Amino acid sequence: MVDVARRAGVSKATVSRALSQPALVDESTRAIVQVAVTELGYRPNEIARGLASRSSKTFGVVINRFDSIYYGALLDGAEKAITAEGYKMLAESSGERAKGEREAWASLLERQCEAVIVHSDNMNDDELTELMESHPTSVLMNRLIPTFEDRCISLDNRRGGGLAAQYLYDKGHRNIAMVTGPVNYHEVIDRTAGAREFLQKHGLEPVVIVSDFLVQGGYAAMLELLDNHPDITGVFFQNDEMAAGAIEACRERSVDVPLDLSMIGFDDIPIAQHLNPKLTTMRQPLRAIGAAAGRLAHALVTGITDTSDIPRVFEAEVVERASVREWN
Amino acid sequence: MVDVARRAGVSKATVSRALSQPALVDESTRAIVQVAVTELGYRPNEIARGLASRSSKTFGVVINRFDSIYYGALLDGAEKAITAEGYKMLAESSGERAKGEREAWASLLERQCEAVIVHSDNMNDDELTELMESHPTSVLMNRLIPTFEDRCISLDNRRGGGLAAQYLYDKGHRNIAMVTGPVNYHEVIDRTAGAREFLQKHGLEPVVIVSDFLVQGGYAAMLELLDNHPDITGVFFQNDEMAAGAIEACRERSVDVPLDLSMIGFDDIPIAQHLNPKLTTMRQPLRAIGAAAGRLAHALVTGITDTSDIPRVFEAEVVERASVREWN
DNA sequence: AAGGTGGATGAAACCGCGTTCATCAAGCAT
DNA sequence: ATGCTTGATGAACGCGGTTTCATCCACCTT
Repeated sequence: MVDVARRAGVSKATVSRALSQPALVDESTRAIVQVAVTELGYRPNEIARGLASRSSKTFGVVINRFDSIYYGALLDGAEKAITAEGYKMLAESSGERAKGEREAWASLLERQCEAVIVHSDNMNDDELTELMESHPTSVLMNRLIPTFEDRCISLDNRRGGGLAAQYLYDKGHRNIAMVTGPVNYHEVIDRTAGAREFLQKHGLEPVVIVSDFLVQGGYAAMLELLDNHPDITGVFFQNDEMAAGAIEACRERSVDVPLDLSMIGFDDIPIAQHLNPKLTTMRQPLRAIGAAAGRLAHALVTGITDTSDIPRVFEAEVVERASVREWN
Repeated sequence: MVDVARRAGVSKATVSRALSQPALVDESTRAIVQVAVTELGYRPNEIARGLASRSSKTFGVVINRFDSIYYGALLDGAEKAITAEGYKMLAESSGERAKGEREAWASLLERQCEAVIVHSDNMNDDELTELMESHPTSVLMNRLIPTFEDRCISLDNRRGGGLAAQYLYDKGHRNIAMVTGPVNYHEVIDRTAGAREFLQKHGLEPVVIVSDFLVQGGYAAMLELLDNHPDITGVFFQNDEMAAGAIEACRERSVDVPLDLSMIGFDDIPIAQHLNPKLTTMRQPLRAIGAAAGRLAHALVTGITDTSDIPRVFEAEVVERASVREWN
């Protein structure tokens, strides 16, 4: 910068202003500075700039891992919203461990992110509450903590579970099973509760098999259902991976889906539409969720108080494909 | 930091040393500083630290987009390698446009990344050459530019194309077609050349259909093959998406895969193993590629000259599943 | 006892920039 | 011609740290 100043025959201050507040500098000198800048190939040090102006114009995002279409979509939505506000996004992965989540969060703060958007599966409510308290611009992306309701973007998993169950019910199924993920996941708790609530309201009690969100787990769960609950006609898998495994199990047992058995998944991962049969499932608006988190963070940072236009709770919706049939 | 110093009754220099170069500070005072740090909940400003020490300990990565398992895996590999060296990773997406690639690259440099790993599809060789020249620690992640061979991590697409063709050939297929992606992609050029070269060496000339790397495109290409080239027994799709579309086309035309027609894909995306039939395809070692890029960047930054242990060119390998059958 | 040595520490300079404040020249009204 | 306002500019300070350099104090040699 000193070089540019010397070359342009002005002071550093003028160079600085010419670059960041052009209005404050005379048009002619601004042009001279511009020439010097391009001639020297000068690029301002964004770090130093942030230090001096005490604003990094950066938001952080912590996710479980990069290696998943789920987080990819979330990041995509968040990045677009964040850059639209003139900010930059810094993403860090936690490796799906509470320790990793804490460290990533801290790291992003140390890098002077003005806000950090956290997708936490592994910290408990208490710890999360404490961190949210001490970082007033942080946003939670996949959970709803009652104390900080307005700083949480979440999917209504309870409702989603209910809708999945209702879909099977509306198609005429009365013997319904549900294959869940690990029970310590809040998504699992909510989806299970929602589905069960709906069914009980209609006098039904679902068969519940606890599984692991993995293809293999879905495969095993399906075999168990086939063996021990032959009367089941419709199954709600709490994610698509397990449904994919179940379809394989059915094929091996010559059980036709959806002729002999109907199934609905959850997530609508890209695989879903390529399975045979194409999987009917619940779609999460991941991009919109990420974008909402980004916009909310921006509102918190800039002190905008009216955030009523930013949705906090999103709904999953049924994507009708070919794995559920009308049952009479 | 001044507060910590005051509280501990030392100078800020000592606090700084206690935190970043503990060996230089007496054990007893170090303890006192530690107490003050925790009592005040002090967190060093990583940005200022980087400014002062003129080392950000950060590498940048530019990818097309977050929203894809392909880049997710790449990022995953890169992040692990980078953090293993004690560095941080900053990822930015280019939106698959040359302009976006340039901007992301510049942005990461302005943020003082000591090296940046670039996955560029959209800049031409000349521009890339120029940028590589002016940023001696940059690494190219999916391309091979002859001038900077040792700073490029790439997949041998030519070889991969050859291997795919060979696989079909070895299984006894002699009437082989190939469905390519957009011809301006260097991957397409190389895979096509490799396959054609192998086949010509064995006296065969493949039917080539230019498509678009999309499911729909694969579907259309398959119909065209079925209509106009009924003698074809084996098809090499240059990515899995197109193969997925082709499988649908075959199902609609009651063409059994692999009984009536064999096909091999490329990439081994997660969908591949869930298609029916499970898709035989070529797998890219994406995580390893990302990791190699990260390690290479580290070597360049730290001035390690012997980088012979970092592979530059990776090979795709056949993943045998169920979409190719022996042909007699 | 004098001189040398090494480890701890503090003062101050510095990293690359933004920003305040003072300065100065030009333009305007009086 | 004088005084005042306004816009453009430069000097200096500060952001939150690191690092050089000088200082001081044991401790060890001879």
